[in-house]
Amino acid sequence: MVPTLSQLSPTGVPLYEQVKRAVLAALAAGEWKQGEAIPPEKLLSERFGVSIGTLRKAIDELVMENILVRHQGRGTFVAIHSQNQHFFKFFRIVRQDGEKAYPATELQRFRHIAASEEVREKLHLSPGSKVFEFVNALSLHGEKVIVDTICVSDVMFRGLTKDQLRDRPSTLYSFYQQMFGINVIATDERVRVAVADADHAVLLNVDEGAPLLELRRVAYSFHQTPVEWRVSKVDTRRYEYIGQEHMLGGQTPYGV
Amino acid sequence: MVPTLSQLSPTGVPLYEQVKRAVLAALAAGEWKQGEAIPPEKLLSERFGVSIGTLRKAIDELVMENILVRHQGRGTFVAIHSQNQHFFKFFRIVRQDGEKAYPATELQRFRHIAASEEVREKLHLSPGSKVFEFVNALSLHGEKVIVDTICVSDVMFRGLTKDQLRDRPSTLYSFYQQMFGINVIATDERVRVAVADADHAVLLNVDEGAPLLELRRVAYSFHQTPVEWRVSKVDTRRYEYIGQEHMLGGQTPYGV
DNA sequence: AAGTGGTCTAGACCACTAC
DNA sequence: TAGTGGTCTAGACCACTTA
Repeated sequence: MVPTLSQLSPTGVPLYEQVKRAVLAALAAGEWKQGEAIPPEKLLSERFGVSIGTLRKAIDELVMENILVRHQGRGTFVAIHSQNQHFFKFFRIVRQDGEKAYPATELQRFRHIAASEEVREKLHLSPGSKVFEFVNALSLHGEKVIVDTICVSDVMFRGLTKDQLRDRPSTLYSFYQQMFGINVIATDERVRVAVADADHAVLLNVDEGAPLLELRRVAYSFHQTPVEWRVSKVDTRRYEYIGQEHMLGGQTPYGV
Repeated sequence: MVPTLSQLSPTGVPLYEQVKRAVLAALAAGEWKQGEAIPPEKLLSERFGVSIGTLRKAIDELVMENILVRHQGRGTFVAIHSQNQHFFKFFRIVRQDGEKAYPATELQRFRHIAASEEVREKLHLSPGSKVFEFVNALSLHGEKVIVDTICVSDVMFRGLTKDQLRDRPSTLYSFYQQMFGINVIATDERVRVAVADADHAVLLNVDEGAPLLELRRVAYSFHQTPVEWRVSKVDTRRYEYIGQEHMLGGQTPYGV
């Protein structure tokens, strides 16, 4: 007889939580791949030694977290949100007429440098830490609109190269996930007005001293681990930043 | 014998969904008030003629939507988020050091005018509609930081006066709720850069032509009914706008 | 000790999908 | 028709709160 989950770890952790972790472990181990169906509920409930109801509660939560997708009558599948769309919700610049577009990225610079004090604070790094810093110019509808200056820890992103960044086929955050197993699940952005310096004036095709929107973003993974620090400068003559707030549906788990 | 829910409406709607609506109806009818406990699960399941499991699924969703709050061993309570704090989450300007403050408001102007085409579009008004337009200057930490220009329909806010606005003891949205029964539950904001005109230069104590952050907001009630149109101009030399995004925890039930 | 919500079971029947 | 997830039942026992 195979030991049940609760027999393996008789702690105060609820059974469905243990099942959830077991499923996540199986996913991490590559037992089921993106887009594939996982075994039917009946089978999984037997495998983990729990009732259907408990198994379903575990799966429910994984579905809520966009890790699995259910299709009635077909099965439950590993979400394929990685490729592109999933992370696109973090991109919040649209044309003033409301038209959305997928940005074209052009890598401008890539450096391996000592982290400034500000970057160390945002990324919770200790003095002496080094980071990869790279600059992207983004175009929307063929217009240069945004310049991103991005910093990530060289420990967390060990081995990151200029070529990897240039050749990535997908969203930057999707790239983080695929190449480094790092999941960006939340961002905190601050927005203010700035003026274009010489470099940005060239990249955005504006006058030096022209007013720009400046976004300062920390991207977080699970457990509020900071992953990326980013400063974006946006030419808002024809574009704007989207902010939305809603009272219902979902707390703000990380506290405003 | 009291008829069960499913007997009353034998449509394709799941039972737990019907239970959820029945609970919402009871809340709307004032049967249980803010902060009060609702009856225990056992009792409710009998009242609605469903099993505990089904009743729990309905309550689960209401808890997810922040309408109810559960406390193990104590009971389930109607969430209390009205008076002031509740609406404060729509206020997203903070000092650059992260310090938050409650704004001091000074009413600068109050007019009853014909709605411009832009305002009519944002508030879904027909040609010829009139609106109340008023201007507020907001101070944070004693500094003039924000100027709001606000438009609301004179039909929806029938009888609104300058004195009411000046004397309100609470948040503007709390005032809408108390005086007009209008609930703001969501906002859609767009952010861009603008320059100070003569009026704003005086009110914000900046030079004419100085760059400002411009927020353009539509506030919505239930069923995505637009309630208020607002343009805010912010001096971001010492303040900034907060934007956050999170992947997990709750869909957006009202689909913004 | 009594009452609450939290977890869990071992099924049942239904709606949908694929073959 | 067979197999999937979607819904629902009628309980059980546990952890926590209040008195």
